[in-house]
Amino acid sequence: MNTFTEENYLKAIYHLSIKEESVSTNEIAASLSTKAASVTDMLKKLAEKGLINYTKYQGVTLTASGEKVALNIIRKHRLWEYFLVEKLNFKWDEVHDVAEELEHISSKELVDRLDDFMGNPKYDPHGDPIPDRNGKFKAYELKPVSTMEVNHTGVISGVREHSPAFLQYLEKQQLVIGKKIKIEEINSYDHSVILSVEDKRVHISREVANNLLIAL
Amino acid sequence: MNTFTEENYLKAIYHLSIKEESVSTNEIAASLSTKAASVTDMLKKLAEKGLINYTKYQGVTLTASGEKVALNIIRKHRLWEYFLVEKLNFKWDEVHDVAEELEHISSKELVDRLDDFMGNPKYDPHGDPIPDRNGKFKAYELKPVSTMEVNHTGVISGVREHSPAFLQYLEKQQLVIGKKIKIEEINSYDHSVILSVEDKRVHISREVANNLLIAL
DNA sequence: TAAAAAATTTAGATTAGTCTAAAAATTTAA
DNA sequence: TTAAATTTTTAGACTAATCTAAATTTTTTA
Ligand SMILES: [Mn+2]
Ligand SMILES: [Mn+2]
Ligand SMILES: [Mn+2]
Ligand SMILES: [Mn+2]
Repeated sequence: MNTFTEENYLKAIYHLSIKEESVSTNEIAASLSTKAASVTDMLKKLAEKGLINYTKYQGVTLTASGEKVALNIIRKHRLWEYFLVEKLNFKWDEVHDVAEELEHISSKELVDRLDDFMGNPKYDPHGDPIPDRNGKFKAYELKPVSTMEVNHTGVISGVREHSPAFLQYLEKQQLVIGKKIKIEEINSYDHSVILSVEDKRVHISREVANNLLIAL
Repeated sequence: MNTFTEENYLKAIYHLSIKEESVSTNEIAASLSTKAASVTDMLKKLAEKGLINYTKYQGVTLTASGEKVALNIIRKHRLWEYFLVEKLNFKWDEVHDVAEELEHISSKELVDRLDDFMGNPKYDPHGDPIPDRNGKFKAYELKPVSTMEVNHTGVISGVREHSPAFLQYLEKQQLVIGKKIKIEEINSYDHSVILSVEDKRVHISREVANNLLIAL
């Protein structure tokens, strides 16, 4: 149907489309660690196949059909991540690269049965929503810890960054999905935050507070 | 490490090596549904990488390193088949094609954890042995039903053919792995066999009797 | 044991995906 | 509002895997 590479392009365009209407060649190249010239070639091919809307020099958007393909890859990626964490005891920082491979396994039957086997989970280990077999999903409404005020509480429900380094750091501080936190102090000089998780006080930088998300 | 295609060649050579010492270009081409000219090219590459022993016009054998790669692919193939049948309720005739894709997922960690998750099974859904993480395995000692005599009994433990059509046929007759059978009659004209499984009499052709295997 | 047949390899193309370097278009900013 | 900077596309090449057709080697067989 679509090649491994085409699927990766569609997924990248989908993710980049969340921030802006139209996605540029250079952004795609950066996101896939490839060169702009290669991207241009692929954009022509994807447009040819009716998966993207592409006008020279104007950037691209996904067509309905392209979005459907992208969402299916994302569904598979997140379901496999859930499987790896919940059934095979992987840590949340170890699953992304394996899921990058597994997401390209084509069998629809496999994904749907896997989904059922796990009880049709709605969110992956990082708090990202898992599209159902029709591509429908509901994202949590989230805000970064950095926007909270002193004495407010919230439940950790997502992350804005998925690097193993960041996830490992969070885990070490017990700042994982589902934990309830309370803002104890905000340092007005560097915007770092002291919060409490399970009666322990943790001091996090502004950057961390920006990338750690709380359910509204 | 090795490409998807290289892995498929090594696996094909491994399977063909069971019947003969040295494997020919044409046999590989037939087994992979490709052309002899393509095979020759790939053999040069695999020899270059030290994965096969290849002398022009003389056929090939796997090196120790090539065999190790092949066994790892086979390990993954069979473990995934076991997973699909035991955990996701696939039928034994539905798993092969999906496993052909899954066997190329590279993560060693994934396979080993999957192995543990399922309790380190020794045989796949078709009775084929699953190599352990060191590539060691023990095949059942098997003989075809066609070599059995009247009134002898045995336990179905493997198949010589893996086509969905054959497997579906067997399933319909209740002739599945683990079932005990007894030879009731052998038709000396066409070598067809009447046997009993769980008090039911089943009439199978010589061809089926040849491809259905009993533990010694 | 020399033709004929079969198997295998080589030669030359093709396709997907990638790259660098150069050209063209767009955006920015003086 | 034109020149400079940036972005994007084109041109031309390369690699992996494949193919067909032709050449070569091995095997068969008469
Ligand atoms: Mn991921
Ligand atoms: Mn995730
Ligand atoms: Mn199989
Ligand atoms: Mn099998």
